[in-house]
Amino acid sequence: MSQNHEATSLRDSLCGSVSVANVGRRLTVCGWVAKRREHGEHLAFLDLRDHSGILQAVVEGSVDVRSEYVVRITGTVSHRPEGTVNERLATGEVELTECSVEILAAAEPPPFQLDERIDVDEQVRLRHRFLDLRRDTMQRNLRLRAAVNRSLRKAMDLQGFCEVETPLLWAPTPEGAREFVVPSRLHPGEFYVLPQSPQIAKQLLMVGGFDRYYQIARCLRDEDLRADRQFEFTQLDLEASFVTQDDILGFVSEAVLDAAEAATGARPGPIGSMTWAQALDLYGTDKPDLRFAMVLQDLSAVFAATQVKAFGATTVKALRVPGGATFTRSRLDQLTDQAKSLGAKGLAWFRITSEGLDSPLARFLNEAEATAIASVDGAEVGDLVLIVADEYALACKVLGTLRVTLGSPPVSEGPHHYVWVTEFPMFEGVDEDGNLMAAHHPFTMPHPDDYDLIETDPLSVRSQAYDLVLNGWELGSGSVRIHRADIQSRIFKALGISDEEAESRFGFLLGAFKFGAPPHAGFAFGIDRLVAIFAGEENIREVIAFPKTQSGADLMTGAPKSITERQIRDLRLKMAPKGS
RNA sequence: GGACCUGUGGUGCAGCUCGGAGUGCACGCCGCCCUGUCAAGGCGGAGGUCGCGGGUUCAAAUCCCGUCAGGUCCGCCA
Repeated sequence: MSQNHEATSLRDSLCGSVSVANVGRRLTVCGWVAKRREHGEHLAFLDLRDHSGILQAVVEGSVDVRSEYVVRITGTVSHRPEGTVNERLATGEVELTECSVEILAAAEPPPFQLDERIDVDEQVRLRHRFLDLRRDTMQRNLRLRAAVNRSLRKAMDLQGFCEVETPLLWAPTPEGAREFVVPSRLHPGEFYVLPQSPQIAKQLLMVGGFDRYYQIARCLRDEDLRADRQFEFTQLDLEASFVTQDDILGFVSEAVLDAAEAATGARPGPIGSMTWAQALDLYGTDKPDLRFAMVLQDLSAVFAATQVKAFGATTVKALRVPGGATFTRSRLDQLTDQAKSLGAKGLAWFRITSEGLDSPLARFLNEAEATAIASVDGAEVGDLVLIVADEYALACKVLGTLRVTLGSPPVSEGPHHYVWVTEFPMFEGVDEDGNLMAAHHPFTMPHPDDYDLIETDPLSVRSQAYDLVLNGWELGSGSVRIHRADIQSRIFKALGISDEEAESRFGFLLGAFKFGAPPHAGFAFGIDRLVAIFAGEENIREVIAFPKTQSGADLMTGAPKSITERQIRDLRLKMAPKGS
């Protein structure tokens, strides 16, 4: 029994830490009644639960407590009688005897059982999250999260970073994610926004001379929710001056690997890297899951002059599915539907059999084409080869998604496979006004070899932006920032942002840069996602104490809710009629 | 904005294809019995707007339409 921080004025020890070492001692524990087993009016067993575990108390005579009553029990730690040891309980060798039971709070029966025997509907759990939190899984997940936070802070401190808090009430800088808006009472008609990230604040900290900043920061984005996305999420945010990209990768690797060690007990090896172009080409995504092989193969050259109409496209990409030849027609139809929903015109499939290719398209292939398909990614008899012919990016995306659908192990399984993805493109696509869009953000430094292409061939300009990927989840991203006014103005120009617009949107940042901006770079990664993977959870809600549903509702508090007339008046707000 | 899945006593399920009385299982809850249980056991009992609304039908948990809630995904997430 470790003492000190367990003991309080009301208790001496935690339930889970009582052991044979304490036999003979009289001590007091507090907790919830997990289970009561009565044997008439002479004997009852109470399982007392706190976050550390369960301890059995033996009560002579009957006792008027029910499940989830909060009680304080004083008793003598005793060996259990021979033959009554419970091997499945950590404290199963001992029990409390000669107990006196004090009821601290009565409790109604809980709306769902708090033992872990059945999966309770998430709607029910969220409505009574405070009870769900009492359960072992949530206790484990949130305490794991605390351990990760602790190790991240320690790693950043040891690397000389200074923790600085930045405002939650920030200025609107419309761009990128939709912002949550907060009306100002003192300035009617004007608004704050909640930060999508502390991006601009941390760059100002660099100008301010905090050359190594970090923060465990809450970020808020008013975008649709997903299994790995909540309105509000937490990032380890950092920025450093007088550094290169490699310095940042080093800082972050150190922190993440420390956290991994704290969470899993084993420190992963060094984190490898690949370029964005390689990731897209081989895995069809910028967040490759490297836990399994299955790389995409480009057959464009083979099909350059093909007679097969379906393959008349700039890019022909193939994916080998080991053992996939047994897929039923309906399974193949399912995959085709998935490909179409991702934008593909269709999905070609080829079963590799001992008699050759089995496919509706097989008879249209010439020999070179058939040979190429039959040998995709080292294919063997019994495999399936899927082919998408389309524009390059789409073909990659479709097959990359199918690759994950067909090959990805559950989150709770497999090794943890980290990878840096570097050299992201500077720009991607154009907006409705025909202007280029920044792939990362407009303060990202282009790759030094590509400066000359900014005006001539912007879409091929690489940036000094990088992502950290774990098991196919994007943990976070960062970049070297632009600190030179000349480069910044060329980028703004390429993005179609006028001097006036730049001034009105980011004026305070650009203004600050005039007073001596150090070269700087940074990163931010999602702690929710990192902890979810450590915890083996498919969903970040499982590592968040009070999460929102997919529609953004909090089932416990009922948020979002209407506010009072008084509040509306104070804020000088006016509601538009419903449906307008 | 769109696609798909789910919704049945407090909880988890079955019933739905092929319409026929709210039928069943497990847990929990309430009462009684029980002196070594630990998924305690035995006996008895209570508990239902089959998410909601409409339609078809002699008859709807079941079929059809709509809607709400939850989930997964697409769009969205600089």
